[in-house]
Amino acid sequence: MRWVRYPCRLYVHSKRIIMQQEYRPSEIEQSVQQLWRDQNTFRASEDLTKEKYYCLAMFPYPSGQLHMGHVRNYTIGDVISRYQRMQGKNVLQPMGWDAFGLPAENAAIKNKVPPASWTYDNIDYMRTQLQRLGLGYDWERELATCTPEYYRWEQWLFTRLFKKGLVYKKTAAVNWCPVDNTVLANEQVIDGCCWRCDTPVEKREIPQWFMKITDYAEELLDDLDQLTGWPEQVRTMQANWIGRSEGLQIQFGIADSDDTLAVYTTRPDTLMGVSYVAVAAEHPLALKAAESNADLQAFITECRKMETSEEAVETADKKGVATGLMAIHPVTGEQVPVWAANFVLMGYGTGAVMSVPAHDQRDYEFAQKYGLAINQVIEPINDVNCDLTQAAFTDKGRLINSEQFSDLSSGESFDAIADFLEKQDKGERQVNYRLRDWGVSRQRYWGTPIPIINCPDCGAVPVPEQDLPVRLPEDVIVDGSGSPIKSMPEFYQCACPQCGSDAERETDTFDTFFESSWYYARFTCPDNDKAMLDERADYWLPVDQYIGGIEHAVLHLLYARFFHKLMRDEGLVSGDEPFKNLLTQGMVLKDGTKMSKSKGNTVDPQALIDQYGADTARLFTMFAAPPEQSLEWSDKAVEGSYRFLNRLWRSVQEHLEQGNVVELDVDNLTDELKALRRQTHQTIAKVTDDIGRRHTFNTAIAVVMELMNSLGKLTESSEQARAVVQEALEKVVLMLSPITPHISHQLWQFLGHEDAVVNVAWPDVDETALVQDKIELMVQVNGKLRSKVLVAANADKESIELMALADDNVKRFIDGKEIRKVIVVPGRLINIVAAG
RNA sequence: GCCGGGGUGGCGGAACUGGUAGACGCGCUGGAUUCAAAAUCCAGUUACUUCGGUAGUGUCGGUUCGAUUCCGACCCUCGGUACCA
Repeated sequence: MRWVRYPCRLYVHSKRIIMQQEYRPSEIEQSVQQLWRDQNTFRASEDLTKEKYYCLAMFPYPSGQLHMGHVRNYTIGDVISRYQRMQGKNVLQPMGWDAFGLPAENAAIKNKVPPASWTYDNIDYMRTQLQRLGLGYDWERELATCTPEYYRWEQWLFTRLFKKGLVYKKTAAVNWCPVDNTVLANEQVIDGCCWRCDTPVEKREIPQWFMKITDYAEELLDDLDQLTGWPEQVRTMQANWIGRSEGLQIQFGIADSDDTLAVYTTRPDTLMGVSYVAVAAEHPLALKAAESNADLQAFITECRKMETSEEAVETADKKGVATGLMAIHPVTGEQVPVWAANFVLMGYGTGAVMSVPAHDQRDYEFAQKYGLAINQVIEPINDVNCDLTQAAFTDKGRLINSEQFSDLSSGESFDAIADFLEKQDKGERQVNYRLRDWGVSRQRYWGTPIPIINCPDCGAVPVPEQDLPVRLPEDVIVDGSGSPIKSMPEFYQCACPQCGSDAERETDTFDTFFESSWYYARFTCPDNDKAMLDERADYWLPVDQYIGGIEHAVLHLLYARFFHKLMRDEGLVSGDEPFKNLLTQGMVLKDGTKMSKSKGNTVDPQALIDQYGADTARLFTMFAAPPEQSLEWSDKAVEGSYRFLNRLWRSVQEHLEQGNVVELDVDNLTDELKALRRQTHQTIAKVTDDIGRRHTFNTAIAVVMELMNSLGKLTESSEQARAVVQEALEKVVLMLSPITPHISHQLWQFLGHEDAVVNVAWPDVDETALVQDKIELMVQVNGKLRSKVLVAANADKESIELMALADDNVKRFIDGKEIRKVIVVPGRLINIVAAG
């Protein structure tokens, strides 16, 4: 059905036609979406005359179908984009696909479909779902990260970084399933066993590529201060993740040996309390000692069964075995035992820690368990409780039992001990980061091939620029026994670019965080086949508003920030940070828990859209909760949103049925009309703030609903009443248009406008409509609400006090009491403090 | 374990800067309309109450004239924890 436009003066004549229109979302939505397509409404191009606004929601993994989390994420982005567009900005809102990843390989094994075709099919279906939601994307910029047109540029960047020395190879542990002969992701390890065959997983050390993100640790930390548009909690999490600390690296000698053992500590004040040193099971000293120590060898073997995740390591029972080696204390020269322990990791720091049971809770528990000495060297300064028979004392304090350092405070002792050790060449001050270099190698098929050629003579050689991209073969069979390209000579056999001799390509692929770390930049120029980025990146970047799940607070957002700095240092982008403002949305829950297939509590957005239309789906997800909180799904509340749109539709119809609307005469309104008009403009003010600044779409919708409720209660039916109603309805339609763009488009035309609502400016507040002569104040006695008084808006404090004290109900509560104080909060309340 | 959130009626949530706790919606109850139902519309809806009030925002304690809001301790729950994305 085609919708006809109804110019204002034709209301009376078109009355019958309008009366017959019922709200039919699917018809309206399809025709409006067609109009947007026909007019290229959301195509974005660089326009120096307008302020740009780049709004980006985290692109989805093409899992097969949209879930409610996507609906929420993309609706938030679309509402902000449409709002900014109405504010006159030149808006870019792109969409693409984070298309490499593990699920495609799992699906391939299960369904015997190559990951590529599975992925492309999913993309095709999910694209239609996004379009059906009415999201205003510039589809000409669509990209999928699994295409060589995309990944060739990250391969190119990687080779540049290789030449700069920002990537390197070292061995690192992976989860290994000895039965499936394959590397497992952490999520594929359930209770220490392979998720497919239930075999206990082993740790295996293999050579892998790393990016030197630690070279940027300091900048990544410092620049968090620039990110004032980010939630504080995300900045805090990133700062804690980077984990800068100042401490001492200390060298312990090993008795009867030339070996030394380096440890890092942030608490050198506790140095004199060291009662043992713990090393990782894989530490060279432990391995050497194990050659003549069966117990130790057994322990090392046992540690190999441990999972690699930090969570598993930290929550596992703390275990250890004495290596038989003795470490020499760098100050006293005394010998302390060296233990191998399962909570010390080889891949983190020096692989060894000094242990001070008296002043570290983990060391304390370990010492209790194995009967190791607990030597107190710090005593509390204040009245802090310190009972070493119960727990470690971990506060700072004053040093005791510490020879020449005794009586110093923890703070003073830092420098004293550091100076002492530095002079003796047994230690040095060091700034440490918790952040570790980014391991980017994956032993998987469905990812970007790492553009390196391993030559027996030249070593690792980057693929020359003219040979890029290294294409991933797509016509393969994935059977779960490892990556197919690892057994594909036509892929890996090649000639060394340097010496021409026979060589082999890397068959590992990149971590998929690699692709998602720079897509925001590629959206500015996705069609460039000559360069990674061009001058359009300068126009659009940084992203003005980035929107995505809180689960990405650390990893994805940190890697993307890192990539931005890498690209900046390559001269590809300007500016230090990629995302100016960040909105982290909460999850969509059902019955208080995350929706998942295994729990059988998923809601299919498609069914929702089919039944109620995209506008209802959008309205519900925006109304049910503020974006940062988790959203509890409710079928009933969806119906409520649908009912509201029906009420709105009918209100407009009923208004139009009453015929022509005269011009509004704002100076000659009755009190009732003035009040309604004031509410209209108060609503505009609040909705503007709620959408534009606070992003609390739920309260914006609530206040619009209140206005509609007031409209329904209007008793007057004069010509001016109709004019006030017309104004209110027009503003309501405009204010809702970012949220429910289809119905708003239609109603805007019903209300007599030629322009598509998507091109109309956001409404302004008429300040004169807000003026109020009387206001209501709350009256409290001793902080409890006792009455309300109506006072002139400009009344002075004294007259307000008098009025409050004269109030009958107030008198009842202050009768016979002494009035100590009267607090007047202008425009809000009066609190009378009475006693006796 | 560690880091970061959250906890308010029967339910989702509101209260933005320490100032009316429960806006708005759902549900429920009653009424109108209907032959009847659905839909729709109207009214009520934190609990207790001697109808004056009293209590109440996870628990316990503190600051304040006044605390959902600030501080301390604790409980529960969710996200992340470097190979899910």
